[in-house]
Amino acid sequence: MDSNELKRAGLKATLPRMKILEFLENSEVRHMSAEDVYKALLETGEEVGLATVYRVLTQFETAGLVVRHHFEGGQSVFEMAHGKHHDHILCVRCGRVDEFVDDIIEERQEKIAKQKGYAMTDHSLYIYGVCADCQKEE
Amino acid sequence: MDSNELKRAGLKATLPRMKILEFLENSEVRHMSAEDVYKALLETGEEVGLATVYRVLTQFETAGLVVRHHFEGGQSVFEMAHGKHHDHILCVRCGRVDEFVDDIIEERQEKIAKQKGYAMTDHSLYIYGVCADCQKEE
DNA sequence: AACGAAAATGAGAAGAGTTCTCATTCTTAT
DNA sequence: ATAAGAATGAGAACTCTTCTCATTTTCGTT
Repeated sequence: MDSNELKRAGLKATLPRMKILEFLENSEVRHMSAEDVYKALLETGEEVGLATVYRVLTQFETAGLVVRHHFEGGQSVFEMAHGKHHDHILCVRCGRVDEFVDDIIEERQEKIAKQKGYAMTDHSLYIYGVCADCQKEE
Repeated sequence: MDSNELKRAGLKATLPRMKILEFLENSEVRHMSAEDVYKALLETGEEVGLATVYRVLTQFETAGLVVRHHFEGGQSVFEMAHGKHHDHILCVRCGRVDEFVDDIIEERQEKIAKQKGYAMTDHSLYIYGVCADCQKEE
């Protein structure tokens, strides 16, 4: 039952929100666009409006349940906020996404922000490249 | 005369391209959206279509004359590719943008890509925070 | 269990940013 | 100067996302 998780996040336990949360939690794929979520729910016979998916994902983001990423290519991508912060490395050929954490980079960022007089609130780091599999193929 | 610069980049020296390049080179502001460039040119009495601005900026990017950034908030931002690579730190209040380079971070990224089996092609790092001025104001 | 106020939803319209289409204009090699 | 090919401009079209508002759902109170 996901209703507790939603209530803990300060959100009413509505049907669409439960379906979306459940889907995000059980999905194999970690990174999904709003459209992906919408289509996947339709396919399992669930009735949810696209506007609701967008709304709910934004609420989940605000509540800290999911994290929104802006990968290249315009659309936002969401992932469950399981565990701690991490950055991403993505394959420009096949779209594969891997995650990593590097404490040295994290530290340096803090230091740079301080140096420039900024109170750091957030950061986004994406490394782009060709993954091992795609390198073999050519 | 910018026509040589364009030809060197493999582009015909057309009027719109020269105007846009000249504007980018002489502008005080380093980071501009396509819309910004379009409006600024209109204000100086230049006749250029918005579609052309988008097209030309993309060509300039391909040619390596400008770099495109995807700051948060949807639209692409362009800057002249003068000098070498650098990353950005931006103020979430006033939109101010500062630049920095950190060799340690650069190195670590290479290392991480290698570790994950990727041939790194590119990366983007944005630090978000509140700048010194905006911190004072509150 | 039913009620009602308040909040959430769904469908489609609307908005922002960007790309496409195609008739017209400009560039450049001859 | 000319002609072939490329580039332009205007607006249509497209993608992603948010907004609007009538209808439905939720949940604390009976």
